[in-house]
Amino acid sequence: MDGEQGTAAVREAFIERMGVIAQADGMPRMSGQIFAMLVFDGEALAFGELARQLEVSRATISTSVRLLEDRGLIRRLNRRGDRQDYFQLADNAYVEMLRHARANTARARDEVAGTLADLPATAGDIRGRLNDFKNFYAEIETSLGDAIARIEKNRT
Amino acid sequence: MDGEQGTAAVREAFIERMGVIAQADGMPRMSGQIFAMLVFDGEALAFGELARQLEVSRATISTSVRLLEDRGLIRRLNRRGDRQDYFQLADNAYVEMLRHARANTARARDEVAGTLADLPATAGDIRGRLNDFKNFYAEIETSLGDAIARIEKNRT
DNA sequence: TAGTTTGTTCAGAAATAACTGAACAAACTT
DNA sequence: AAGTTTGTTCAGTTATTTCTGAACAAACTA
Repeated sequence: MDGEQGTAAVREAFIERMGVIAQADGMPRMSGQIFAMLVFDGEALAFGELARQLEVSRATISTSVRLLEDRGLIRRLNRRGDRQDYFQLADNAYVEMLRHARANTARARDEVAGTLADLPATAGDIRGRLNDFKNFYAEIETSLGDAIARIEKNRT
Repeated sequence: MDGEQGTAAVREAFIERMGVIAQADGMPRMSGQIFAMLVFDGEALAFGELARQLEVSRATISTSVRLLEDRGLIRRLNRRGDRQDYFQLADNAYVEMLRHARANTARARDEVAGTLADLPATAGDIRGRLNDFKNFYAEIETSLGDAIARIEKNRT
C-alpha cells in the first residue's frame, strides 16, 4: 500500500513538509527546511551546499542558520582545510525546542501575572478568571518540563 | 512597587498584550484580543460592542469570532428581544486550546510517520533519526494530554 | 412597503514577514 | 598585490497575512 519511493524523492518531500510545519509553528519556512535536511542527512552540511540544494540566496541561509543556532537547534562546525561553515543538528535539539516553547509560555504567564498585580484587590471575579488563565499557562509549563525530562532520560 | 491602576486601564493593557501573544502563537491578533476581553469581563459581550470597543470593522469581528468558535474557545449566545449575537468564553476553553495544540502535533507526527513509511527499509540510520523526531512529537502529545487531564480535574 | 439592524462574504488595501541582491569585510590563494 | 571565496548586513522587493468597505441576505420595524 505505502509505495516505497527513491530515498531522494522521500527526502525532498520530507524537507518540503517540514517547511510548512515550521511556518505553522511561527518559524520561517527556510529554517524548518534546513532543520529537516539536517535531521534527514545526519552528517554536517556545508553553508554553500544548503544554499545550492534549497535554491535560496546565501543571505537567506545566513539568517536562517543564525536563528537555528540562537535557539540551540544546530551547531556550526569548521573543518580544517575548508573555509566553509558546516552545520549539524545539535545533539539536544529537541530538548532545546521544548525549552524555547516553555520560555515563551512563561512569558505569557508573566503577562497575566503582571495584569493581576496591577489589578485592584477588589475586583475578585476578574482576578479569579485571570488566575485560571495563569494556571493554564502554568500547566503547560509543567507538561513541557515533563516532556523535557523524558527526552533527556532517553538520550542518556 | 507594582502601581495599582484603574481597572479600565489594566483591562486595556491586558487586551493589548494578549493580542501580541496570540500573534506569536500563530493566531490573528484580533482573535486574541477578543478572547482576552471575554476572559477579563466574564459576562457575554455583544457583537457590536466588540467592534466598537476594539475599533475594528464588523467584518473583522465576524471572521475572528468564527475562528474562536470553530476552535471551541467561545460560545455564541442569543438574548430574547435582542437580535445581536453575544459571545462568552467557553467553559472548557483552555482544554480546547490544548486539544487543538495536540491535534497539530499529531499532524506533524503523521508527516514524519509517512516519511518513515515511504523510506526503503535499508537506510537504517535515517530511520533512526526520523524515529527520534517522531518520538519528540509523541512526547509533546503525551504531555499535552497530561495537562488536559489536570485542567479537567480542577474544573470538576 | 420602505427602511433599519445584523452578520457574512469577498475583492482589494494595508500591514507584516520572508527573501533577494548588492555592498562589504575577513580570510584566504595565486 | 589582485583576485577569490566566504559569511553578514541591510535596503528594498516579493509574498503572505490581516483587516476593511461594499454588497448582500435575513430578520426585523415603522
